[in-house]
Amino acid sequence: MTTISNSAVPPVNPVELVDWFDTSARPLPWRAPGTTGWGVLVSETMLQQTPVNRVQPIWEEWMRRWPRPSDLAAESQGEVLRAWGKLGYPRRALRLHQAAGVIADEHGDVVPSDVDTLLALPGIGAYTARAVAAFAYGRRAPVVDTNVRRVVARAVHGAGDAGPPSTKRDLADVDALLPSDDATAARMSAALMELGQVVCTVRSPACESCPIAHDCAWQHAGRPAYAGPPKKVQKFAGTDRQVRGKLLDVLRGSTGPVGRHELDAVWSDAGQRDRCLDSLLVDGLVEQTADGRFALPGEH
DNA sequence: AATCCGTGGGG
DNA sequence: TCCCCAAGGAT
Repeated sequence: MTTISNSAVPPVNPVELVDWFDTSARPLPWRAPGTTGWGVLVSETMLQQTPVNRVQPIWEEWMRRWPRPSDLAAESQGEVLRAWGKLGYPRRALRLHQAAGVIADEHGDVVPSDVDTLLALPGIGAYTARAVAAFAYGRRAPVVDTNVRRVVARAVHGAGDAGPPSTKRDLADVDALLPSDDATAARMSAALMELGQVVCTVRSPACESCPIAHDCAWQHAGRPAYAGPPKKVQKFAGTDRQVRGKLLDVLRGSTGPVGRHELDAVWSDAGQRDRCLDSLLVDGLVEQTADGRFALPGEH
């Protein structure tokens, strides 16, 4: 059988993509020249599963308040959770706070540029480690997020969308596309993400304005529909995730500890409510005071 | 590998 | 309205 991935000519031309990125990329604040590794790490963490427009104002505030890792590390967990606001998945804030402490104490208050060192930090996984290495330090690193997976699925494999993720295979796919030199590879990684976000979108891809449409395998195949296994959509209404969110929202909005009765008001199912409060305590997102009330951690 | 972890906007 | 999903990570 013929194998597309082993063809001699790369299916995606780095120069075309980078040129397009240089002229068309959105001027996001964390892309501004002079953004520190810390700024990039904060942005990448906030952007995990959270849209750009919601992240932007919070990121600006964080950079103003905590311009270095040690600044954040010196803050209480509760204050960090409050400043995280409603970005969602607040455990990210806790892990970023922990990572800031490690960076301050063990890395001279400078975010590491080495992928393996980054991977050792809490809350930093395969995506974020490589995004920091590439975007903050100009390293050649295959940055694979949901957008890049879709672009590769279409442009390289001719499929309508990416199948289930497989870190090893996904990394290899993108690694094969990147040119050898660090600067261009890093730029191309950013370009692949941008393309997936603004052009090669899930529902209505703007192929007419795509810089690589002419050598896109999906285009040449007649843009077939996605044929892989059905995507799993997580429920939210009625789940522990919703209840935890409501409980935490009460604590974020309160200046001091709150009694159990105030928390009782957010959810009628007492069993689920108690289970969720317990899990928040276990996760370190909530602490219980000596008199039995509840508060954000480190604020009483 | 599958599941859990928040939140809010758009189709 | 409901359903999908948006720069993932940890277990």
